Amino acid sequence: MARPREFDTGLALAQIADVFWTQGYEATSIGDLEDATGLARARLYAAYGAKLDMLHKSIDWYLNGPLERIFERVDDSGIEGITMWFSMIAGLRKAEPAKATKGCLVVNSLVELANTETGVSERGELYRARVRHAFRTALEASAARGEIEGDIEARTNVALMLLLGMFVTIKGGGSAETVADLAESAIGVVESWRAA
Amino acid sequence: MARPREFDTGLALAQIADVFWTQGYEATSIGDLEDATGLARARLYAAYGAKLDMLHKSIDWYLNGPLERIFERVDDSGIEGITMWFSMIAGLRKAEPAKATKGCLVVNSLVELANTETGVSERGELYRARVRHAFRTALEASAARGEIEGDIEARTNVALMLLLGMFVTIKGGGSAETVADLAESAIGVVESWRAA
DNA sequence: ACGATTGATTACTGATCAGTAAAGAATGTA
DNA sequence: TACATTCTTTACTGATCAGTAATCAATCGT
Repeated sequence: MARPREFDTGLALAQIADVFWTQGYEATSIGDLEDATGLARARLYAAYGAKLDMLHKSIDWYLNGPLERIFERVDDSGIEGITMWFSMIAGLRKAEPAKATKGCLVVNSLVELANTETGVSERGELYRARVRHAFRTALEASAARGEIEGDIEARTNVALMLLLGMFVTIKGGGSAETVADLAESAIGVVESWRAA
Repeated sequence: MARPREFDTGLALAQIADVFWTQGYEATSIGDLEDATGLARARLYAAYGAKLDMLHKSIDWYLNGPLERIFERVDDSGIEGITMWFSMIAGLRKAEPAKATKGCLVVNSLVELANTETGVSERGELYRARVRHAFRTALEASAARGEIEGDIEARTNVALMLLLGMFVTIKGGGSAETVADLAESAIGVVESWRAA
């Protein structure tokens, strides 16, 4: 150990992730990352490795940080945790009309790179498994309370597809109204699972 | 009118679209398009314009060609047209394990470019409207036959999200089994709309 | 047959890309 | 204080990128 690093690698990684999240991987140049972090390229390479490593670390940061906090809220709930997430997504889109159009970093990266970069597709497997775990846990909690009946595995799948559909619509240019409509319809599906 | 063009611009466009569909926009170089079509770059530029124009024309070809044929099948049906599409998607994924991982060209392009390229996001609006029209028409046909009851608009939204979720999972590296599970669950949702 | 027009072919831009070499600066340890 | 180690800074590489200029070839109208 010698000269200490003069910047916060966690903060810089969050800034890097935000650029990939907004622009996508291929459309992002190292120069963009220099601008976003204020760090010269050689510092970025020294701290994070090659550009693809930067994306991997961005996804890991995003999965274990912002997303994990949501996963845990869904884990510890019933189906209201699922609807909470859906309405939160639509709420964010509406609250920041020009800014909250990034969708989900993992979904975006998967669509762009999963069929060429195994490091990305592996993280996609983790993502799907974690989302499904959260939804399944929430559904099981509601089932245990007698709030819902029926095939939990199938509903886990459905909730996943609804979520992905919303994310894609947001990143794909859907208006706040469009997203709000989708969220409302998605919530309607989840609510319909309540036993009569 | 003078010297006639020596290649089939429709065929070449289909080949170009396939490259964008598989690799994405930014990851595709003009050299890749030369390889796929067998045409020198100057010919491509003369026939289709800039790279972004090539993508626009690819999307238009895809929307008005392959996709439109599916849309029409869904239009002219009831809810079985919706389930047919879902099962067809899963079937293709299973039949060509290594190849049918392209998902949907429009969805892929939207996720990659909608927030920077208005030409792409405009086509996304068209796409969403056309998909919704097909689903709505199918649902209305089933409602008219008394097969289903309930909110058609909400179910149109749900079918759209299910479709997008499947496409994203396919392009995002989901296995044939994963996709088959999702399709089965999605079909279950649509079937559940049948009046008891 | 001839001129005008358009397509085909080749070779070539300048710009930007990801990544790095090398030298100076700051710290911990002895 | 001196050395080893790590970080910072600057400048630079070769490769690849999208797009084009210019020349040649072929066809149509006359």
